[in-house]
Amino acid sequence: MPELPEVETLCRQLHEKIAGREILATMVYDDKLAGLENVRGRAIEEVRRSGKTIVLKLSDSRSIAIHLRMTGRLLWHQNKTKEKHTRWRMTVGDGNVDLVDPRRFATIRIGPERQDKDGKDLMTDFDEKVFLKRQALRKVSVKILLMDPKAIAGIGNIYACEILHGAGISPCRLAATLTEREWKAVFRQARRILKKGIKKRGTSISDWRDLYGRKGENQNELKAYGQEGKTCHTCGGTIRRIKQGGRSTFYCPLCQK
DNA sequence: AGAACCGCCTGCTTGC
DNA sequence: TGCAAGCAGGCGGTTC
Repeated sequence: MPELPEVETLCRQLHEKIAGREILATMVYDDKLAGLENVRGRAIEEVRRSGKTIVLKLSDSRSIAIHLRMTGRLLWHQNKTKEKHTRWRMTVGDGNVDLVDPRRFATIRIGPERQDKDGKDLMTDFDEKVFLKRQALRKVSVKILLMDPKAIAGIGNIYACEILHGAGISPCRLAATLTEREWKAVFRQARRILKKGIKKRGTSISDWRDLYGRKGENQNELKAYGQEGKTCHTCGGTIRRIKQGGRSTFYCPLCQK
């Protein structure tokens, strides 16, 4: 599923492909998106990422905000044929940007730029001091906190597991029990792992594909997520799977304290 | 107020 | 083989 590195990959590709160009047409193919305005004639001035949201800034000072949720993809299609589960199409230049989403969770919002109450992004405008003061003392597990978009933007289940494994911290620890030193380790690992994820163009376990339908390579780098029963690279222990907040968490009980 | 839980969705996997 | 149940999970909304 698209998290920060995947969305960043898409934004870079979209920037190259459509920034500065005019939207020639838009089409809605899903009742859930009915009523979505046609923004034909506007130019795309800028492609930006905000957490996991793709923001296309338009020439009329509004924007298109696309969130892919679980199974959404944005695909560049040169031809007119539309593949199964296409929900929305935006024609730009000699091709289309198609939103393809089997499970229909993805959302598109067109309007004035919304004042975002979401958490800051570790790769851009994150403020460690503010986080330590306002979020780090909460009485939820550190894993749940890492995945809370109000606390930090862009981290989902896969990268949360990888970050905590990298930092050697148990996902079951309550956020408030981590020392400042441990939080610093979490921030450092998060930046390292997200950066690597971007470099590898995302994690393609099942659904993720880039703008051109290609898989990423970060799935080969995973040390925890999806590794149940395998040997821990760090300590030789065995990776376990548990449930937290209804989702799978993968971790090494031996070296994640 | 903050933590926990629910519902949205459909393709894939599992069990009988 | 076929069918039903179970599972996957981001996040806004609701409940406790």
